[in-house]
Amino acid sequence: MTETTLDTITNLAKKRGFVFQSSEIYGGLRSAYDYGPLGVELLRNVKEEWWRSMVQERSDIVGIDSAILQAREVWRASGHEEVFTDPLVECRNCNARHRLDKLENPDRCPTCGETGTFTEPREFNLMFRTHMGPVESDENLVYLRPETAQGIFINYENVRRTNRLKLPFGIAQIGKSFRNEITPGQFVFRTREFEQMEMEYFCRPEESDEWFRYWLDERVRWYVDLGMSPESIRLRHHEPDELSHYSVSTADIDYEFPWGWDELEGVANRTDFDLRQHTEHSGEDLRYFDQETNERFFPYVIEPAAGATRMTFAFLIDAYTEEEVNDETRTVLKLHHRLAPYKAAVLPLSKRPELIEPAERLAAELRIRWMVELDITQSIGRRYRRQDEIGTPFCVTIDFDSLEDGAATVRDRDTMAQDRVQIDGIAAYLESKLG
RNA sequence: GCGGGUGUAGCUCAAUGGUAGAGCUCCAGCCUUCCAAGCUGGCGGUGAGGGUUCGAUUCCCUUCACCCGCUCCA
Repeated sequence: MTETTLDTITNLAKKRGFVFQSSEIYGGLRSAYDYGPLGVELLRNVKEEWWRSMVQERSDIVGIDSAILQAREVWRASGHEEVFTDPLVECRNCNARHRLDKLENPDRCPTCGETGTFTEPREFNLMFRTHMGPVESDENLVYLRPETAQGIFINYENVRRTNRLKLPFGIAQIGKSFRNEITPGQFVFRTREFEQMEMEYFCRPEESDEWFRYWLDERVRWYVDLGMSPESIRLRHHEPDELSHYSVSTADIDYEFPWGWDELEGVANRTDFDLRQHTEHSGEDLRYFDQETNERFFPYVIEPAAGATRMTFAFLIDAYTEEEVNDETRTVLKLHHRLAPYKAAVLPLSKRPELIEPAERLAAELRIRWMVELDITQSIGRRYRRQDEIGTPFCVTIDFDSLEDGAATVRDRDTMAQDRVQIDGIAAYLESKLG
């Protein structure tokens, strides 16, 4: 197992076109990143796999896509407007930062013990604000959503009714969220604009503990199924004093990043907090009616909430390997086939037209089904290494023999083993390997 | 936001108060070429703005970004 540093990954990401600094030609914008041609494929594949396992393959979960801008009342009801605004003071002596409302003595720094060293309290509002309509006034203040979950809760009744859903059932969503994090950093790990994949699973209150455990297991299994090394994943149950305002139990799925263990995904039992709050604030009765027992009650909610961008980063780190081959270091992204940006590369052995022409034809055929790259520059060995570095599982090489026997060489990224396959049958061959 | 550190080509690193160099990468060409071969040529840079100076990449100021801490979270 190679020691993978943050620098190694960020360099590869930049060099190969996975991730770029936002607004780079203007000196960069802090905490914002753009996904390049390879990064967007990886990110899309991660989201695709999440959606497949959460929505497509399940009869009890449906998806939605709600607006980023929502009524301000939503955030009053959810508690975010209150909880996401903290008065903070800083100690001039030791540079520690504290929440004023959590200090026992508002004049004494608990970190260094000095008194009278605090700056004036400043409001830290974690929600992005903007205005709906061209005139800026307090009446039309809106927030960019700090989580996608509320878009699900406010549509709970719409979705349940129109899809005739019975408990237990879930609603899933993938989308951008925005938080004015005090300290963004660690590359794309913590950014102020980020993409979430959240699923709210509604169930009977008495079954919520069971579903909580179910979803924890299910989510850990998902990472492992997609090739993430199990020894780099751990579960961490929150202590009662670190629980969010809406949760009775929360566990983090942590990944061992280059800087240490850090959160990949949180699974929380949000209880009936949100449905109750929205019932109270909107006047809409969001209780569930059970026809068999004639009961009306608020379902509990189990929420697996993952960061798509963060998780993509973890898959990238986990896939990164270096191997010694012929006194050279071979860099390979051993991404799961389903996550790899390109599934195959077609490589004519030389630039001669008689090889390029059939290579182009084959690439065109394969592109109907997969992301496929055609690379005609430089030596074959160099091109293999280039594809290894971006995680392409298969390289198909057309050589001079191909003109005689109608076959090509298919080379495996992980084993470097080669198979001679009829060009007509390459699509079927890849189909069987890639699934 | 505060404290500390860092910014020279895509990458790694030189140099200088007086025309910014090299290796690798990349691109083009040659070589019938299966695991980063070779030869020839080419593109390309002092993060940004201002000041001092005859002249600034170098000295000064401001700013932007990145890294480490404080803190928050997917």
